[in-house]
Amino acid sequence: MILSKSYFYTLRENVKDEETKSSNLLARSGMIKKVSNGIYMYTPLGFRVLKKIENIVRDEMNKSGAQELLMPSLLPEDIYVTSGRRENFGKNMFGLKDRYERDYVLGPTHEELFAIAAGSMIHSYKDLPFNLYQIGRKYRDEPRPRFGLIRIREFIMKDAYSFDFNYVGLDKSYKIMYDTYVRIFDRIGINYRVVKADTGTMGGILSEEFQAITDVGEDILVLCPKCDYASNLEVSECIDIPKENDEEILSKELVYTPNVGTIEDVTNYLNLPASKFVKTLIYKIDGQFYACLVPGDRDINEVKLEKLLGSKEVEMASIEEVEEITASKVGFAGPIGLNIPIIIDNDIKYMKNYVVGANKSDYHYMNVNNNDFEYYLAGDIKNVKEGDKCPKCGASLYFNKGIEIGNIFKLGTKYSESLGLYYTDANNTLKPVVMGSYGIGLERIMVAVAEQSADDKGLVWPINIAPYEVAIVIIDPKDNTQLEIGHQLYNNLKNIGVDVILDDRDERPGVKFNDIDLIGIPIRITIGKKVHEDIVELKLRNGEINKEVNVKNIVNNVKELIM
RNA sequence: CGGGAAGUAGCACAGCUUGGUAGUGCACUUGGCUUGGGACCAAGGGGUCGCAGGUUCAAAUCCUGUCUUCCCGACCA
Repeated sequence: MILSKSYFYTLRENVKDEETKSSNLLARSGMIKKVSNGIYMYTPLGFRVLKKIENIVRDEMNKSGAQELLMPSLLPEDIYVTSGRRENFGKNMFGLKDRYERDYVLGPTHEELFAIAAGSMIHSYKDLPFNLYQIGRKYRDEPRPRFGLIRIREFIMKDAYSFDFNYVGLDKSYKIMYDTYVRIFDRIGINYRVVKADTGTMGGILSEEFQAITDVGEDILVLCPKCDYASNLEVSECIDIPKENDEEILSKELVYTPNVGTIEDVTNYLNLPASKFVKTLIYKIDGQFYACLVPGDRDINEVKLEKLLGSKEVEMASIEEVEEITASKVGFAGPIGLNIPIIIDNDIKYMKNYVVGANKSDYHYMNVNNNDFEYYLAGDIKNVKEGDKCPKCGASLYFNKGIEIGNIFKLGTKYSESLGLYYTDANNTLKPVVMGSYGIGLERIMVAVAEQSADDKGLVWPINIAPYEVAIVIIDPKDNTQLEIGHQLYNNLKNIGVDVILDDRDERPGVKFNDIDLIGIPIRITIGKKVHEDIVELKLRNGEINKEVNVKNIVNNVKELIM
């Protein structure tokens, strides 16, 4: 790309509608531009990054033996009605009608269609296994698109689906995809961890997420400093630890606690640590109310709660409902005298002499013990906290935010059964195909790398996904020698397959340096006055090299750096 | 969907309280000067002040409605 003749722009100031560092830098680099909330265009420079990511993904997928195909995004609604997911997705699906008033949707994910595709091929167990994938667009009408490119409504996804005739086969297919993902993300040069995750509305047996470690992101990762334990907070287990051995004080005691409804207020008022309190939260789970108890210094985990009860929908009760159930103001709920089922967190089994709400406005009970009320269920329903013990090795866990860049699922037979994808086994009986699904969000890779790899001057692309590998900056384009050598070098590098920019703009050197730094080109060659002595400068964006080189050697120097 | 903030030139903003000819910086055009880290001088061009109503002699400014964007939450593969 010769800059003086190309579509290329940068912005000197932060843009107002991009708050995250990464998306702001991408916007300022002229790589992306917001079209609407959660919808972006990719300008030539940004498109190149996306293409490079895509090529790596495609290359590794092909190497894994998967076959690429292309699915439509515009789909008849009944495909999702048949699989039972139209309702699951609900408003998250973009729906539209054709001219005959028939219902169509924009595909949010393609399990159904791949199952249909597989059906054309699969008759016998001899037809299995295989793996199909596409790199295409997905549409999701998110309640709240945010964080620049992290949660968007139209996005590019590599989605793959494996088809096996049994679970041993699924395990193998899954492992192949796992290894392929590791190769993809290693090649891209992204800092990531694999964490156990919730299977969510996708359903299935096992799900692992590939999470880029970043400062922004919607996921909280629970990590161990000593071993390889890594988990998404929503499913991270708390291990049962017996606590204090205080003597039980036999009688509970009603205390007057006027207008102190929050845990923080009560701890201050009674001058006791939050760990001596038990929070009582009223939940509406599949239409039935439950009181859920966790220690005062802990947060409840709704995903765990949902699993414990095997339920579909978990939501907090409204203020009015809470007040009706507890017959008191919000903030004074407690287990004693409540006539809905009570679920306690495992920790509470070991707690003694704690404080709970009294179901009476402005009153709490002190010195409450487990025999003061009856509970329906006990389980792990709270979030892990930083400093908790690692379930694997016992070290102190810590948290980090993450961006989910890939996700792999063992789906099992859920979709094959609902969509009628069966094969005939060796005993001539009909069996459902065993499926796995594997996704990678391409924009998320771009934004996660931008998030991880940037400094105060701008982006710092790893060379494998940089839009261009080399930028040649001509200090004074009015100096014919500089200009000529610059063009020569540009052509030489181009001819050996290097992606190269020639910055021949009639700008001050500082402008050119700052632009090249901002857009994060890994290798910079500067051609200035010293070119008259055959000297040019070679500099790496990451700061590792900054030296003068003879013009004759520069192509070889670049080759060594790239290959 | 609830809470908060913001929409004025390509970008970032001021002006609004107290109504009276649309401003600043960067970017852009022309000329000059300059070329190793976002120069300088001079002269210019560019605006339905998000949109729609209302109040008023007069609205960017006051009132009502509405749309859009960002942040927090709810929600979410």
